[in-house]
Amino acid sequence: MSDPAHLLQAPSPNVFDSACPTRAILDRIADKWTVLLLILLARRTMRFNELRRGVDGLSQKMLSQTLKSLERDGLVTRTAYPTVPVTVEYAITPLGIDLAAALDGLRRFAEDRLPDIENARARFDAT
Amino acid sequence: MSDPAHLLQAPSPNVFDSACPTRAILDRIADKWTVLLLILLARRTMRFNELRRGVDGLSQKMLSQTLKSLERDGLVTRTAYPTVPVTVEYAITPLGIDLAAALDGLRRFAEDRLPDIENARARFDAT
DNA sequence: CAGTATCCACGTCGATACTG
DNA sequence: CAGTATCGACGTGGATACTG
Repeated sequence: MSDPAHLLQAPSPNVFDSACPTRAILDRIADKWTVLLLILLARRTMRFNELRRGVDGLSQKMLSQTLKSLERDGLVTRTAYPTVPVTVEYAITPLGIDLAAALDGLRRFAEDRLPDIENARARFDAT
Repeated sequence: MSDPAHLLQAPSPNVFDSACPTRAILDRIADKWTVLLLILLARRTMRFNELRRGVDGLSQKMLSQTLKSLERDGLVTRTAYPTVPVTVEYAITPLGIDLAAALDGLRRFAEDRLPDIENARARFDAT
């Protein structure tokens, strides 16, 4: 009774299986622009061009594209105010906050362990 | 005295600056194959073709390429045993374990929150 | 088994121009 | 301000073939 057929209809999600929907999710969230934008938005709600300035090297196209994807996935919300010219605010959702917490771990690793990595590279390249 | 010149020579690392070395690090670790391989290797030491089988969809070229990069960055070690045919083991390093812990957060998010994301998408696509 | 080498298709991404 | 549309360069990455 530990394995009745009806319990097998939802196989446990597994990112290592390329056919598993979770794999596609992982591919999307392990994206450089997604990482940076979500970390920024976890700090505070921001406007479109504000985000553009906040992430050095991010093109308008990729910003727009990534934001749309984030919105679709329920990670951020988009709110347009009928000012002239129009004002649009992007805010993180509770789901997004969950993810941003994990993503910020990557940022911290990169910033904290930079010296270790540079040392490792120097040693590797020396041989 | 809170800002003597010699203290400014090492500006605080900032992933949002495209010129900062930490940005390049982030780009490398926020890579789909890196994420999956490091999570696997955090569980146990594995051989080349074992890793290949463990990550569905990963080509030999990308595996080889990613492993070399991970080794160079001091995240994994490569050990070849003079058997016939040759046996090569990849093991995670302490630095790699640090990163893998953060990366596994991404995997857990993907696997745990898949329903939330799918719901969000359905709602978004409905409008 | 554990790679390397080559070729090339495909998609990503940036640059540019235009709009409400 | 906040986008969209188009185009073309570039690099990633898969397929294939070969090697110690």
